[in-house]
Amino acid sequence: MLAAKRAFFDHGYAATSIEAVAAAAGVSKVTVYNHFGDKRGLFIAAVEHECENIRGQLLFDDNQGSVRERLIAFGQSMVAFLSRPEMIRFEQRIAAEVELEPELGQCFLDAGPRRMHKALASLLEREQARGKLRMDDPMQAAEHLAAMCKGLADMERRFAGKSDPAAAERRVQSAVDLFLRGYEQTSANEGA
Amino acid sequence: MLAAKRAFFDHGYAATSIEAVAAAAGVSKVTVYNHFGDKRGLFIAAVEHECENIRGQLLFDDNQGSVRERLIAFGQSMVAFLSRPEMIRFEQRIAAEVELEPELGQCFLDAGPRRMHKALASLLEREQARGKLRMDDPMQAAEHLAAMCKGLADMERRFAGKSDPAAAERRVQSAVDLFLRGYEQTSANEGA
DNA sequence: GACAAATTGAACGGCTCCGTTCACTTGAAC
DNA sequence: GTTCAAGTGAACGGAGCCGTTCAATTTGTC
Repeated sequence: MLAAKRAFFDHGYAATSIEAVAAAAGVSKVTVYNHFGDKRGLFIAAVEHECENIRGQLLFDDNQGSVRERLIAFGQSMVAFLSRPEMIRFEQRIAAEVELEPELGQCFLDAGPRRMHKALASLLEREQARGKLRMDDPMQAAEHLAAMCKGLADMERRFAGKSDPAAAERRVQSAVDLFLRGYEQTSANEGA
Repeated sequence: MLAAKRAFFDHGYAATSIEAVAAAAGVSKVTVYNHFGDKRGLFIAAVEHECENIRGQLLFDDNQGSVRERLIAFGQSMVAFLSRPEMIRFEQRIAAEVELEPELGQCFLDAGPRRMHKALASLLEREQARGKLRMDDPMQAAEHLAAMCKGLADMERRFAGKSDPAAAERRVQSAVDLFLRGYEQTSANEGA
C-alpha cells in the first residue's frame, strides 16, 4: 500500500503498473489483485489512505498572541503545509484523475481545502466574538485571506516547480496586513 | 493540429494516440510523424500553439469608470477567462506533463499567469500615479488582488468541476472592496 | 501432523500503442 | 508529359500492461 502510494503519486496513474507496485511491495501481482480487485481499486484505496493522513495532519493550534500573530501563524503553516513537494504532487495526481473518478475530487476537497477553509473561518469568527475583527461573511473573509496567502506563487509551484519560502513569508505578512486594514475592529467599516 | 489540441486537452497526453489524432485530422499517421517527429513533439507543438492563443486573448481594456469599477472589471474578466472549461482542462494537462517537459510550464506561465500579473500591476501603478491608490509594492498588491479574485473556488473547479458564476461575482466585488480599504488613497495608510 | 487459506511464480491471451518500412497514389511545377 | 516532393494505406516488430489461470508452495490454525 505504501508502495502503491509512492508509485501513484510519484509517477502518476497511467505510468504506474501493478507489476511494479507488487514488486516494490515485495508481494505478487496476484495478491494485489486479490486485495484490491482492480488497478482503479488500488488507486482509490491509495488516495483514501492519503486523505486520512491529511485529515490527521490538518491541525492548527490557536497559539497565543495578537490577532495579527495568530493569523500570520495560520497563514505560514498553511502555506508550508501546501508547499511540501509530496502535497503538490498529490494535488496534481488527484486533479489529473478527477475526470475519470469524480469521487476522488470530493474526497480530497473534504479532507483538505474545505476543512482548512472552515477552520480559518471559525478562527475568524472567534476573533470577531472577541471584538477584534468585524466582518459580514466570515467564510468569504477566510477565502480572501487564504487565497492571498497562497497567492499566485501557487502556480509557480505547479508549473515551474519553484518555491520561494522567503517570498511566501513576505506574502503572508502583507496579506494579513491588508486583511486587517480591511477587517480590524478599530473604526467604522462599511461592510462588503 | 486542431485535432491534436482537441485530443490532448480533452483526453490527456497518455490517453491520446497518434492514430486517433491522425484520423481526426483526416491525415495519415505517417504524415503526422513527418511533421512533428514524435508524439512528444506533437504535444509540444499543440501546447505552444495554444499558448499563442492565450497571448492573443489576454487583452484587458482600461475602461472608463471609477477605480473600483476598473478593478472589478479586471477581476471579472480574469475570472471569466480562467473559468472557461477549456482553460481549466488546459491548465490541467500542462500541470500533469510539466515534470516530463519542464519547458512547458515556463511557456504556459509566460503566456498566461505572469502576463496577467504584470498587466494588473501596471494597471495598479497607473492608478497610483493618478493618486487613486497608494502601495509600496504593486506586484505584491496585484498578487493579492488576483489571488483573492480567484479565491478557493479555483480548487472547487479543479477538483469538483463546479463553478458558480454568481459566487465569483460576489467574490470579486468583496475582494476589490477589501483591496481598496487597504490601498485606497484617502487617509494615511501605514505601509505594508 | 493435517487441513484450509492465502501466496507465489510463471505463463498466457488480449489489447493498445509507438514508430518504421514500403509500395503506391496524388498533385503541382516546369 | 515528366519529375519530384508529399501524402497514403497497410502491415510489421517490439514493447508494455491488464487481468486471469494454475499448479506449487508457504503460512497459520486446530
